[in-house]
Amino acid sequence: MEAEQATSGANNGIGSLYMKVMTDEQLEMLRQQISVYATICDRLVEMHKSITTQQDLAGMRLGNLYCDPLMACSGHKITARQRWTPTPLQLQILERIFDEGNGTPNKQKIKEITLELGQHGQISETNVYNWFQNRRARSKRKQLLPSQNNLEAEADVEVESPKEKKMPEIQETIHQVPSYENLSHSPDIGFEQLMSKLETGGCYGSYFL
Amino acid sequence: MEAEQATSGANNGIGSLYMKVMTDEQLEMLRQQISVYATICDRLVEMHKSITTQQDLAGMRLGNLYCDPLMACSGHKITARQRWTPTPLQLQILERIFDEGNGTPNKQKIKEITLELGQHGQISETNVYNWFQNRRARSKRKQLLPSQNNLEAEADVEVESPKEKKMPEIQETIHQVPSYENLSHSPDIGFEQLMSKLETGGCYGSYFL
DNA sequence: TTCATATGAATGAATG
DNA sequence: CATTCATTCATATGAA
Repeated sequence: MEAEQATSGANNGIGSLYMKVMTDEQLEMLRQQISVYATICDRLVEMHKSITTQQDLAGMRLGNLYCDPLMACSGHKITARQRWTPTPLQLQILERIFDEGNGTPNKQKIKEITLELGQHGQISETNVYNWFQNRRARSKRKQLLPSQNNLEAEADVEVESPKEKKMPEIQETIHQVPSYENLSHSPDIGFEQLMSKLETGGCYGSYFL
Repeated sequence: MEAEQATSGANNGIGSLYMKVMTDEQLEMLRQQISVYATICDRLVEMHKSITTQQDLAGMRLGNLYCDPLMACSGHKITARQRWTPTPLQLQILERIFDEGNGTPNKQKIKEITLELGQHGQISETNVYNWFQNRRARSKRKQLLPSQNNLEAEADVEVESPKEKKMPEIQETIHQVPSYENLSHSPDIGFEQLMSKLETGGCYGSYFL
């Protein structure tokens, strides 16, 4: 409710710098959400360990799971994508390099970066080049677009949030924290329960609960 | 790196309210972090399922595998709709402009249109821009659709020939899975690597948490 | 719930 | 670089 003030404050304050603003409460929720995931991961890992110590899973192809079935087996019907998509790790690295601000990376740098990112997944120099190209352009455009005046009628029914740009995800997320108390104090949580946590927080299933 | 001073912006606004301020980059970072967790959780769950069912699972689905919790929506009312939706009036105007055939509206035109549509409801230049972008693209695709009759589109495959200069390898199967694609081959080390990813995803660059 | 579809938005790549 | 295109992702909505 009060958040919009802060946004406008940032607007007239420093013109060029753009910031997202969140309350302590929201931040806390974010923390919790990450915490939830961490906990869930831990649990799952534990579970996995206990299982694998009993069963031998040699022969399983865990990693292949996301190999597109369309092309993995029969070899026909390739609807494959031809577009490179950075893995989170790659993206992370790219972002870091970008933030370091060393401007446009030259040919040599591109090569280096490509080499490094190659450790984390398929990538080419062109990909890197394009990425920086786009990143720069869009980063710039985002800063020039701040004039997001939503001077709609005040007497509005909808409580309007100040955002209206790349903020939506986080906002929703914060409201979606899947309560991890259950996970925290339950020494031996069942898999089904875990699953329900995951699904509740993850996909659907909470439309009208 | 320069996120600190933004606090002043919040300060001059309303003194009593406390806010955290973050840059787009930080926000993106956070998003990724959470995303990594989410996906890892998914993967772990998949693994678990595979193990417990002892099935081969030759080609697992992956189409709707990733339900990014970030996107999970709740019917909360405080958070306004996260996606812009043109009002009938706006749509009508947009369609009219589009039909006038003046091709791609340039930056200036976008501004005008946005201004005009702003009279009829919340809207941003980006919205307008996207709308025309999508309108054009989909209008074009629609025209190519009728060429779909009773033909033998079964074993037919479109080879990815157009890209031999850039991406010699086949990487299209990765499908935006975060960071564990390198464990796609060895079931033994798969888990270990996943673990390491987990650590990475959990500990790296947590700027402020 | 599940599936199908329309569409706003994000983004890698191509073009000038 | 600035624009634009093409493809994909994600969500809102409605039917089965």
